[in-house]
Amino acid sequence: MIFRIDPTAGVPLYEQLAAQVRVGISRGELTTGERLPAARDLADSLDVNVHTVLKAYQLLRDDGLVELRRGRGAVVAATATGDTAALHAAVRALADEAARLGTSPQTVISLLEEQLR
Amino acid sequence: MIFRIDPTAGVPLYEQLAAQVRVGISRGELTTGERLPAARDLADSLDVNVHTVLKAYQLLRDDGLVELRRGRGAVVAATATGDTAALHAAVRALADEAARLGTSPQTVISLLEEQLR
DNA sequence: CACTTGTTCTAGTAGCACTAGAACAACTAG
DNA sequence: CTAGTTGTTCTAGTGCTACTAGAACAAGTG
Repeated sequence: MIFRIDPTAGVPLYEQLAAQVRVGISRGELTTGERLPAARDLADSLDVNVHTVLKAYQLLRDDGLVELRRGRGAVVAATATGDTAALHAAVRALADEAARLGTSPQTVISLLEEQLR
Repeated sequence: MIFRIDPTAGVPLYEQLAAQVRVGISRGELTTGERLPAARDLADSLDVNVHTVLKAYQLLRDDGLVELRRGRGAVVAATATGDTAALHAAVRALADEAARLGTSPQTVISLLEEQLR
């Protein structure tokens, strides 16, 4: 899996990393048992501090998405169950509808957050 | 319109305010020409600094959602056009699907953000 | 004219994100 | 068993953002 971060995004780097793993798992690009890069390696290749990567991994552990063990690294714990196809279709449908109406991304996201609450 | 903020939410107060106005407009609870509370008043009732409220209003102005004029205050500029019913239905459909699969809110939001990019 | 309300400016405080380095503990592989 | 890997924990420092506070000002309202 390829990780990309944008230091100017305004979103914390560790949040960006965690988000990419969440999306990867949901899309099936990351499967149960698969190993994420060692924190030190990933930090090096992204030119970021180790602690930043570790914070992302710990967020994912708190969500139950990965397991962390010394010597073994970060391993994907939960793979998306059920048909994620419907979920992704719903995501696409919403994005399409928003584009059709010209609704700003921020508004759409706020509406979704409100609904998920 | 009733405004609520949560200082412990981790999200900036001015973002919370702006988000509520965006949602209100999209839902038709705020209509074109309607006036938002004066920044000083809203700041008082929320026990927040005036500058915080004004920052929210300025964000909304940058999005073209409200107009700001001295002496008159913040007025809703653009009302949602087209059938927002379909948009809100799509939002509900996505939230339902996520709940059915047990997908975390953060994952759903990340998926949507990715799709909106 | 008095009043309302956004605009702009200065200034200070608190917390978070990120970096840096080090020592340590658990696990893996040879 | 030994050496290497990798997460865990701790301390510490820097920079930026959010928020607060107070004041003077400008444009519009009634």
